[in-house]
Amino acid sequence: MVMPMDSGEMEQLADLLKALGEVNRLSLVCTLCECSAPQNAMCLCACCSVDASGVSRHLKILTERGILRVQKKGRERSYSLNRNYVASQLRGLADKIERRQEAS
Amino acid sequence: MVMPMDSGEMEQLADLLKALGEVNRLSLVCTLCECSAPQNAMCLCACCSVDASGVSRHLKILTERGILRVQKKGRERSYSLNRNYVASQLRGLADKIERRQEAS
DNA sequence: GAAATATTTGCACAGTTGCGCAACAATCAG
DNA sequence: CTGATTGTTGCGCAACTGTGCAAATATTTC
Repeated sequence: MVMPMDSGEMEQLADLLKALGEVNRLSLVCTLCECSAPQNAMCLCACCSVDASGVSRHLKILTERGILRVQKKGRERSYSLNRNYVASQLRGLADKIERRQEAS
Repeated sequence: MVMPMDSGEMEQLADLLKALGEVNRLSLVCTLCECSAPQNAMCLCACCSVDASGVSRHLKILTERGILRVQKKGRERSYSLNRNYVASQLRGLADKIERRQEAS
């Protein structure tokens, strides 16, 4: 059965979706999708039409929401996608949405 | 194989996620999840902390994004969730995200 | 230490968003 | 027609968002 959502969960899920709902951030995520190795910010700049400071801010938001993981390596930071978490959140919502209310 | 996304698709998906990424709109969607019959706007007002005009605007956005369907019946409008579309979009992204880049 | 590289932060600005209120439009019930 | 019900729209407003630029920080290299 699909669990009902309390307002805290709802807000958290909304925050996740909002973080993904911006083109440049979504581009960053999709770029990281296709990378098996973590990427640094400079390298990620290429995929979206924003300067380095903008990318830095987007990456920060994605990290705060648990979408990305960072690993500090010298003067670089390597970002990688938190695949399981993001995918499970999206699937959870998809399940909830698709499952029609069956007569109890 | 998961298809790469062109920038048009990316923007469209971002719009969908952005529409879902607002607490009151997500509440509306989740409320409609649990309804087997379409609901009118007045009835949907109950689930989120916004007045009727706000709900109307949120419903409009959700409808424009293809998340909801409307059916006009007399002076009421019945909203229902476009379950297949929304679920498939979310699953599509989840699949793309979860599938690690395998050595080709 | 000085210069180079990678990233973050403060600032200002334009644009967008969500909101309530009040007015409006459309439909129904008497 | 009158009045109630349902929903939308215009307006103004405060808050938030994404952005570039320039300056700051951190780390490496020479």
